[in-house]
Amino acid sequence: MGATIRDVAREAGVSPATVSRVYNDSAPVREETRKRVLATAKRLRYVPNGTARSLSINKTHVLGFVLPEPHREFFSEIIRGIDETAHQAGYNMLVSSTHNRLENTHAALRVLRGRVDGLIVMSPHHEADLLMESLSPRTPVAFIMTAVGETPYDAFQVDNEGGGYEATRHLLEQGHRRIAIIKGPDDNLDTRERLAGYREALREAGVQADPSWELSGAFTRESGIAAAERLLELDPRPTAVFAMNDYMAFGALGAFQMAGLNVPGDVALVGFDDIMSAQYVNPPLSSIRVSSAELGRRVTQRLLDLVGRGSGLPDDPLRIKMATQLVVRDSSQISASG
Amino acid sequence: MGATIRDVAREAGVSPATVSRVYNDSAPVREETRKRVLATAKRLRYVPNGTARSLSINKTHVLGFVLPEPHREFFSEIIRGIDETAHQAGYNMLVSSTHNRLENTHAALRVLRGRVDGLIVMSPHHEADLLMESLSPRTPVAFIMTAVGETPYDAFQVDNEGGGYEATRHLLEQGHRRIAIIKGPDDNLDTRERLAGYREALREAGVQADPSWELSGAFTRESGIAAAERLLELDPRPTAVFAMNDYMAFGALGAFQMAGLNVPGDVALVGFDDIMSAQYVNPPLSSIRVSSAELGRRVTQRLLDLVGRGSGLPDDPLRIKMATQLVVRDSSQISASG
DNA sequence: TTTACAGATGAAACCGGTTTCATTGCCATT
DNA sequence: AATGGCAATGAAACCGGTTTCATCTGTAAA
Repeated sequence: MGATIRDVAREAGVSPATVSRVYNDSAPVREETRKRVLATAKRLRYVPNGTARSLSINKTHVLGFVLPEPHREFFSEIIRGIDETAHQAGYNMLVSSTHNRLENTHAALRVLRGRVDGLIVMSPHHEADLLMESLSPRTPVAFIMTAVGETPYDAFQVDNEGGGYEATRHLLEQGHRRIAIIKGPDDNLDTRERLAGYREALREAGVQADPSWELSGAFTRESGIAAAERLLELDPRPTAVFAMNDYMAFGALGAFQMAGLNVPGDVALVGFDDIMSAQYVNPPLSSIRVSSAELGRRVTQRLLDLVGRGSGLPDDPLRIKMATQLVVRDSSQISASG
Repeated sequence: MGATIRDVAREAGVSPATVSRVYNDSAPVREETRKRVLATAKRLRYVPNGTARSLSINKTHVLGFVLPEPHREFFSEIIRGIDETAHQAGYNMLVSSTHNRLENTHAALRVLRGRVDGLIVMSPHHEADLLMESLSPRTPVAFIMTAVGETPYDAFQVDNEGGGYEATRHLLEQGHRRIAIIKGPDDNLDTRERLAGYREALREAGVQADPSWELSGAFTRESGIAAAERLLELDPRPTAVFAMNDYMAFGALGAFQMAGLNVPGDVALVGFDDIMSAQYVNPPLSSIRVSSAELGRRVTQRLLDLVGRGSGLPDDPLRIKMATQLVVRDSSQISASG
């Protein structure tokens, strides 16, 4: 075993209380005593046990973060914002991934209970009220990109509908009328919202939406390829495609070029997320930028506020929508076609 | 306050011990009693306090991960491997970032002490023995990409020297003799090792290394641009460039093209890390692939072994070097030049 | 000189679980 | 009927910190 506070106290000829005071500056300690305690601690290689301390002061200085997968570029940008903000406030981050499985999410929440001062949950496939039973009423929670409905939790979302609208509107403005869309999984909140934006833009422009142009994907490059291949068989073929994320757009781009089509000459393409690679592909991909790091910062800031306030649920739950921004590059501009 | 085990015990008319047994299946409990306890717990919205449990059983089921930044693509691939493996074993991941600051690393290690069952530390700028004083001798530790010297800890590295050698060798084989290199920060372990590989390949080929062709960068796109601009002023100009990571290679690529040079016709280019974007840039970037996720998996597996064994330090510290793989794309093949 | 109060410290309770050990009751065996 | 053994449960100690409260000492104020 490592040395405990009692070992140090005994060896230094003081009480555990005094050792604690030395480590926390929580009360005056005679300079000579302090030195003796620290010397003894060093000799015994004593380091306070964080778990015991947490239990005692009922505070962990840890924020929990439950998300589908930690490594996707988009998520990892959010992590960056969270980490930055949490770190500044002296908090650490306990990350748990769920792979979009409801039971994993429940398990993760239960594991985190009592280990974290606050919780950030990203659950794009499952609604917040399904998770309530695994949430402690005492631990503040903020949701990201999750359907919170009327639940009394803070919610931070990307303005997916606005983004979908912007992307489609941009294609319409380029003169396109036959605009296909490559969707994510149908039960995904982002999918539903971006789709709504797409349809709204079409409706507003007086273009009839055609269900056969709404293809399902899985947010992966492969599913983008598959969707593009199905699009190639349509007659008439769409002249523009809006992919609900950049990975699928990359897949579609490759498939179109493989089939001898010119992008944007034969088919214009817009993605979503504006991940780093978007600017490097050929042609550079137009996309919808989301301030993910900023989202992470804001949600963390809010959570830290709640934690500091000591109240579990906010009096007045937030409903934040982060605006998106259209980034036009060559993949959607006929003028820049080659 | 949330309900505690004693609240549940009192309400259900049993002892805390019995409630504990119900939750842990650690001893037989009469079916009727079990039901009563669970019903009471549900009514009181009782959930066991993880911190208290950890303190009691002296196990947290958490692995700590200390790394420079959580969001870089390369790191996030490692996180993926760690997360995957840890998750399968029922462990969670406590992440702390240091931004390569020694004092942050010390702080992170101290915060994690007693909160984690095992520790993975990535500290490319600072050697392991500088960190020993903040490491508990009881908590197993594995280092990634850190100079461990003779310290008794497990070490997992990328075979940077081999990768640098491979990249340079490839350029030599394409007939290049004037091969420049864009380095990372000079105090970085990866930098030093990759540089050694580069020099070794040159030496072996009988090419005199020229210090003015070894440019310092910072692993960022911007530093790649700056380095390329300096290279453009050299006379004679190098015909090939090895950038120590892909971000810098992207920067250099842009700078070369901006200056009207053809890649690979006028100057061949090889990067390092093979991040996703490498295949999408124009021309696609040759790079050195590192099995980062695999690295994450292996280090985690080893750590879990140590944790399971209950011993702090390994009897026989590992020194693992993960092999790299050259991925040749158009940026370095004259035959494919356009 | 007595009083008052601040500084320094220790004893013990507490945080919320787990676990050992003892006790009780019941059934099977001899 | 006496004995042995197992199932079910509770009391209390324990994990390693923090904190309240009490005590003691020394010095400044009355």
